[in-house]
Amino acid sequence: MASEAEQLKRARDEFVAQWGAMGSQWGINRTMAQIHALLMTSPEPIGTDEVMAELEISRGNAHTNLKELVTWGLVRVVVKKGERREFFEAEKDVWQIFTIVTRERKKREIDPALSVLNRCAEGTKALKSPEGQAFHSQMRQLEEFVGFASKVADRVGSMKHGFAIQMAAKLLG
Amino acid sequence: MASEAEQLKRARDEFVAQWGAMGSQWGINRTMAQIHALLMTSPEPIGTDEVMAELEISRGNAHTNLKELVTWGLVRVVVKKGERREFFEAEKDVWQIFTIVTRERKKREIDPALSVLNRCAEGTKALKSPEGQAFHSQMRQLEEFVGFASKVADRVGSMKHGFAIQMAAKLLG
DNA sequence: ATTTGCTTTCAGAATTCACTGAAACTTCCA
DNA sequence: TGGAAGTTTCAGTGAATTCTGAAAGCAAAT
Repeated sequence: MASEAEQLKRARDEFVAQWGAMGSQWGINRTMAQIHALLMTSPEPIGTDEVMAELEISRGNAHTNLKELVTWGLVRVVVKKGERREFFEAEKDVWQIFTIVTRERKKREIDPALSVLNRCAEGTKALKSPEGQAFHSQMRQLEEFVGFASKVADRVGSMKHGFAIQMAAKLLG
Repeated sequence: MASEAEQLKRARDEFVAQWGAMGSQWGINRTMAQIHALLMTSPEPIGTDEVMAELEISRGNAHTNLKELVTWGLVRVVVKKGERREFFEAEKDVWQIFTIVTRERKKREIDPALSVLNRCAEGTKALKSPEGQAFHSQMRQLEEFVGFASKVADRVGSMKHGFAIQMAAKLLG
């Protein structure tokens, strides 16, 4: 029978691999998601070389994606005393992860859409033809809806964990 | 000064182009998003050849993406009497579009994640070591949260427009 | 000032993903 | 049954993205 350590390693490897594959489905690149998975399940901060070894990727790749994760706020840089190199540690709180991803996705997906819709609606508001008015109205409807989504995302993203749970419970009750 | 028809055409072209670019940001391919934008702003159903001409794409490409949109449920096939070829018409109701996209994204993004997390959690529940238990607990937390998200998506996706508006109003109030 | 240990950048290679165009297929009509 | 009109498929091509590896940069230690 497999030792505990083996079982754990196997589960963790699967998690890393699958979380990476999932990253692709979301708009996130595979390596970035894998590194995130690796860090989320690491008992302690790890360095670039460990990441390289574990995922069998190049230094450049590891570096770029670690820094991108730091930019997102999903990962923090840790300096150990007596050590010259940098270590990395992931945010592990699920609600934190969620709010960060929500913020980031809103920025990339919702905000640009809103600005396009606004421009298209404004540019056609004076049209007189039936087709022109239909187009304008369609743009306004989309704009209104996406604006709504934007506000909801802001609101949810700034909620405290407990409050969100309450809210969701009410929604699902 | 530009005629109304020109203004409309320009606005529509911009919408199609930008909605397409946005599609990339979301996990949707550019052409598919462009066709969707084209159909959403078309006063009447259009055929494959018009799509090809308007977007300057090949027949194969137009065909594949039109059919994919039909599979999603964002576009319907329309047959005109006396016409042999198929025409296509987009769902224009914003709330409908939203629920369809929500359902589809849940299927592609949330459900697979849930199954991975479940597998990883189950496979480690008997571990005794501190690292094993930490891993298990992390998987459980993620699983619980994503399960929650899954239920919320279901619930929201099956709401009637009016009810959702009410709910959102309360959330934003 | 030089070395050492690590970080950062980036041009080109590799990989992945989307698109084309043409052939095969299906359906309707004469 | 033949053929005209339209649909579907897919091998090959092309574009976009991601990754590598090596060189350059930087700062602490000697």
